[in-house]
Amino acid sequence: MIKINLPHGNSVEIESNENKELNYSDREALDILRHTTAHVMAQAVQRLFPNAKIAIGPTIENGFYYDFDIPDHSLNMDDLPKIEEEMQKIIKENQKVEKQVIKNVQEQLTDFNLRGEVYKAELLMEYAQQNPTLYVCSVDGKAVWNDLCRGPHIPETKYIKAFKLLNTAGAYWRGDEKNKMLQRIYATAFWAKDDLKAYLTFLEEAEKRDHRKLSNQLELFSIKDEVGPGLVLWHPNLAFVREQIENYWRSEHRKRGYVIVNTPHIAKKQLWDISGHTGFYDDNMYYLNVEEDKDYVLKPMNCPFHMLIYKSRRYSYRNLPIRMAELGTVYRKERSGTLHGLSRVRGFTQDDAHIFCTQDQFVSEIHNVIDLVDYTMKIFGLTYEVELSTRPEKFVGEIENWDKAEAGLKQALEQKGIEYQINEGDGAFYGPKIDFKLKDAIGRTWQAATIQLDFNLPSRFDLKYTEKDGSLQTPVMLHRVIFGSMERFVGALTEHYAGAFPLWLAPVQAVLIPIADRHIEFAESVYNRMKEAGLRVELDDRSESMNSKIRDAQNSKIFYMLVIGDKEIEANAVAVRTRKGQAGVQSIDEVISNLVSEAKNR
RNA sequence: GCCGGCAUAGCUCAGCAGGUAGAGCAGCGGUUUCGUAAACCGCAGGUCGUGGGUUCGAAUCCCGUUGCCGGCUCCA
Repeated sequence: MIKINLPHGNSVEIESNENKELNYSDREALDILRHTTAHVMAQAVQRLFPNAKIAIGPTIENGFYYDFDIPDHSLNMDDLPKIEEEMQKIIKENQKVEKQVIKNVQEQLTDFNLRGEVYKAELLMEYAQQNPTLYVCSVDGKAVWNDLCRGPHIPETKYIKAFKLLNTAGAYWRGDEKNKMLQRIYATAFWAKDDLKAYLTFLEEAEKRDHRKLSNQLELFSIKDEVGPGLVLWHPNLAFVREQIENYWRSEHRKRGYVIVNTPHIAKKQLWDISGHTGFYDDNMYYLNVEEDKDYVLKPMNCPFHMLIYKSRRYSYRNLPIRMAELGTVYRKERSGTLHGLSRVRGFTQDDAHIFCTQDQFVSEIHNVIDLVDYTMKIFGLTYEVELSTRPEKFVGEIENWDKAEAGLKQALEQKGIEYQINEGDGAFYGPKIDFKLKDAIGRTWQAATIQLDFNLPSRFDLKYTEKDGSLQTPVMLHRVIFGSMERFVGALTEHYAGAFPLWLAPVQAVLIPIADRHIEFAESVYNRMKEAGLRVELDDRSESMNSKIRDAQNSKIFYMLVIGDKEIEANAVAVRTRKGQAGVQSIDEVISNLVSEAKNR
């Protein structure tokens, strides 16, 4: 029995093998409610669309979904209120939800098939040996609906008090694009109405932080039809933010023993034959027909170039590791439906590096990279999730090397005390990898940093170094990025800061606001002094009211507003206002020295 | 690429039982000189994404196409 303590001192008991008590705000308690709500939703959909077949309906982080195959109808937003209404009816009927062990699988299969529930039948066949259970909804003791399900479920539908259908989407059966596309409804449910309301408010607020929305307001970037999808125009403000980040990146890499290189944007197809990209990456590459039988390719990766730089001289074990970095702009023909603001584009700059080292060095090199990732994310106040992907079925290289590499990656993560999730078999064919994922405003995750071992390219390019004993050995190679791409990272940062960049990144650090025209002259002198001090300051000398200037500055999320009127001139000072409100009067000298020292802090 | 939705001025949006476009903000020209989130008046801005079709007549209806949005798949 699971006991869930509900709002207002009530409680509900859930049939289960486990014995425990949960609070209504616990994830596990929410999952039970949401799962039952998913069943109610599925039943409602089948009432409204009798030809609908049900597939799967799991709970997810902030809600649940259910997939349907509806041959004679396409679900759209207008259907959602109707389905919600039907769900309310079901809740009013206060259906009992009861577990029923499937004693005769064959009989149940026949029943599913008879009703055309082919997806449930397929699932039942797989679970046949695992004591599958059915959850039956009934009214007045009469069964009205059932679903193959592991449970647990709430005992009666009356407990469903706060739910909302959010959107519709297409989704492949079993997540495989070779399968039929089903229709999915995303929804959420909470035990308490206030919790639902709070969640919906959160979603609204999160939408305002969307970097694509903020871009209009703050003039950050644009993507124009005339240029092409997924190709970013960086406007001055965001270009400035990027410049600051790149400056950090360069100095940090130099500190950490990297060399920085530059390589071309295009190369002969032949280069990509050597790297092997033409074989498996063809669909993503842009080909340029420069001359007949001499095709050039717009680079989708920087690695081959770095291989060749490595190869241009001989190295001994004493020279390794070589850490070769580049802010390299690559172009990949991403599928049209996957593009997304700055987060998923077709032309982007990777903060790429390739580390060439010996077998004995790669664990400590991985360690170093993890360190750099963690150090960097902390500067920006970003939190991340880590995933380790291991050897896939199709792979190159020796199994011992894979095992050693995977163990090395794990060891490095564990030594740093970083929590991670293992994605078994999800590594690249050329090596295992660690991915660092950032969340956007509404909780979608985007891969940023990644560390990948490569057992393929060094031998394809025939890279060598001389060992102590004079023998020629192939170095181990690591691909790694810290930001991932400048586009995606800056997009994530914009959402993280909600557009209000910290002082060291802010394109404009302060705006001077003279109240009336007679204050402009003094404001100009302050402006000049601040400029000389290296501050990024603007003078708003428009013929507008002070309130209007403040409003504009607030909306532009400018860090400091410095108001100048009669009193300030008298005192040789400015009235400081931050984004949060008024912050007292400071003398000119004070303001300048404060801002200068504050701007140094990252 | 796939499923669904959307596309009207620089931005946000109204107009859509078919009768050749409208507001606010931004911009420009004036007036105003102001104490912590919008001073006032005026002017100018759109062949309604694009190509076809239906119709006497299309922003509005139909089809194609491009782009965007939400997902799926794939990925930095």
